[in-house]
Amino acid sequence: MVGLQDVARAAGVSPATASRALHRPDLVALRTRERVEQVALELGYRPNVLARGLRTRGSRTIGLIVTDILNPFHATLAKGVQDAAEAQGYTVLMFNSDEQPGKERRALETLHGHLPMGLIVVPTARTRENLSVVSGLPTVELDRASGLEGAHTVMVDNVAGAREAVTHLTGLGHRRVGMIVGNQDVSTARERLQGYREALETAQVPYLEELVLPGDHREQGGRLAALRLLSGPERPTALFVGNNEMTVGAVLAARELGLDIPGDLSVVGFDDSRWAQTMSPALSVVSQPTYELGQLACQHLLCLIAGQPCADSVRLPTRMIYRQSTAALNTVEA
Amino acid sequence: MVGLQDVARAAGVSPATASRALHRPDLVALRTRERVEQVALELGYRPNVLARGLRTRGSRTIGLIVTDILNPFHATLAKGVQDAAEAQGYTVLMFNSDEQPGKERRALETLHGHLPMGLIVVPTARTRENLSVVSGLPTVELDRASGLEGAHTVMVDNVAGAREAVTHLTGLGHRRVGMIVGNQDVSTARERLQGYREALETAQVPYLEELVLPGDHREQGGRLAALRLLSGPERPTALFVGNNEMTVGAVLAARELGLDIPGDLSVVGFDDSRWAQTMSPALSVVSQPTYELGQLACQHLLCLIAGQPCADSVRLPTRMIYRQSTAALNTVEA
DNA sequence: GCCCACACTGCAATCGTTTGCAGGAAAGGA
DNA sequence: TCCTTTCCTGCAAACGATTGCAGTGTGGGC
Repeated sequence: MVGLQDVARAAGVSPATASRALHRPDLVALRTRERVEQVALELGYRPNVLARGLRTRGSRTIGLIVTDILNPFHATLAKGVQDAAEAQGYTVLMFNSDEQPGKERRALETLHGHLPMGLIVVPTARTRENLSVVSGLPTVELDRASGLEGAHTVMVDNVAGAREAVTHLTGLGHRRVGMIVGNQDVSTARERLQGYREALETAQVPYLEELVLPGDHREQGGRLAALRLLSGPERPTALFVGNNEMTVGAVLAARELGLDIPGDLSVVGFDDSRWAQTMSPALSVVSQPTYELGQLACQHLLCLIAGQPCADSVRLPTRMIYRQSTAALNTVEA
Repeated sequence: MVGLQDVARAAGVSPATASRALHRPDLVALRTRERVEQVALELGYRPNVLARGLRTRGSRTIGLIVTDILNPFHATLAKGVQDAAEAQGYTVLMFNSDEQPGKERRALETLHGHLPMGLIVVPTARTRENLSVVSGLPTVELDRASGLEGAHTVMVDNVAGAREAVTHLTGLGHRRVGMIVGNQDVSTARERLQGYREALETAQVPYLEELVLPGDHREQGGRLAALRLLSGPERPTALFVGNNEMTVGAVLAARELGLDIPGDLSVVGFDDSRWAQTMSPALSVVSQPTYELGQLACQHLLCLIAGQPCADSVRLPTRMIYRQSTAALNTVEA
């Protein structure tokens, strides 16, 4: 490992001057600086971030905790964060919580030892408590809100997105619109449910509790909920599903039951994806600006780290994409 | 930040003893050790990895560079690596090369400054040269081989996988079997092409160069190649596609051209995925033990780091999954 | 009673960088 | 010529943990 010492020796200056030459150019004579830069380049000098971080208590590192990297939505968020961080010379330490508060806490503890300068987290049900592990650290909550007072959040407008989806369904004449909703401990699930209710109210369709079933954000949960919902005596003619993974399960459940989409059942999912586009019929969805969400969260965090004033919370709009999984009710009854 | 100093003071011992109490238990009296452990727990002490890494030149950190985190295949690899690393108390620094040698090099340079104890890399076309940035670092190549002499690799048996897929097609009577193949700079593409040729030879079908078109590993590349291949005068009746992203493109191209799968065209892809299962017809694929691949690479690396003897290269078998995207040739000609 | 061995503990150096402080040289003004 | 200012550079002390070495105290053997 070639250190600053080596560079300094080779350039005939002290380590102090070498250090300054490389990142405080104004404090050192032009000729000296050029010499040091030249030598550093030739020797392939790379600063030891551990030593630097130790000294400056600033590691140019940020933490990122997502709940499921296998979910393309989260992978896209992660890429947005990473690209934005890299553009500013920051390194990202990424962890997976798998929706488990325990894993989230361990990730925070590990992260804490690395002295990161900030944190971006997709909260789980217990994030509010867990965040005490890194108290004082600039933090941005991504996609969901933990409910922590005064937290900075970057999210989409879930209420409006859900409202648009359900309004689309009621607009097609559907009156029995089911919903598979996520764990009410997470804010997105609550908000999407609220959008659903608002849309029904606007369309003057009564809200029926038996049409709303909880899932666990995973494919299996969506499938089981859909099976139950669609096997009942008076099954819904349309279905709104609260996240992408559960939508897969719901579609598979419909196929298992021999229901034709959109003939027997109209389906709208939340969040677009590869399979939503390639399956047939192609799925109508509420799409999210996922990559931008990640980017924005990172920019927001860096701004926070720099101590600049930033808005507390950012909401990005969703966009409804109409494909072939929804149809008017009367053609169905025909 | 509560440091070792604080723990030591609170326990009434020197920092040296506190340090030893926590990770060299045999060197310190039982009573003292218990007291220190107790205090450390109460104060929520977390060692500063920067300081420790600086002193011991061992950071309990490993690097991971994948070529495209948005590709679920790579996301799954990453999760396998992370889970295995976490189980051993290691932290993973993950980077994306986006298949670009330049980004790969920058990632390696950044990584180098973090003094990682090892590296797992999915090689790009220039990895052989780039690895000089971290020369001496224990390294495992994942999914592909860079061609570096004596490198440790963890891969699947691409030749056998491709052979099985193409044999399946020739077994169904197909004689004009096209292939969309990846960049020949990467080993998987070369091996899969070889498997294709071997299967044709076994089936006594002549190898025709015009039926093999290169793609760029991405959806667009696959689509363009497929469009060209399928618009020719004597189009193939079956298609084998070299990776998952290009397969999406190929399927979309077939749809654009109004070709029925498997009626007009049988398709087999390499690597299974969510959309391959949900699209209709469901896609026949060569599936890979992706998660295990990542896990194994990490275990292999840790074993390398520990200085234990390990096999140079590991090959995991693939498994052919028969779904509905392939059909016998004669039913087509009917 | 003396000495040795052993078990613990603390001192202080070390890892590679950054940075406050002070010293020295050059330049400019009187 | 001398003094002041400005500019540049080096010394040395951090950051927080680990570890070789030396020192202390205890107990046991003879």
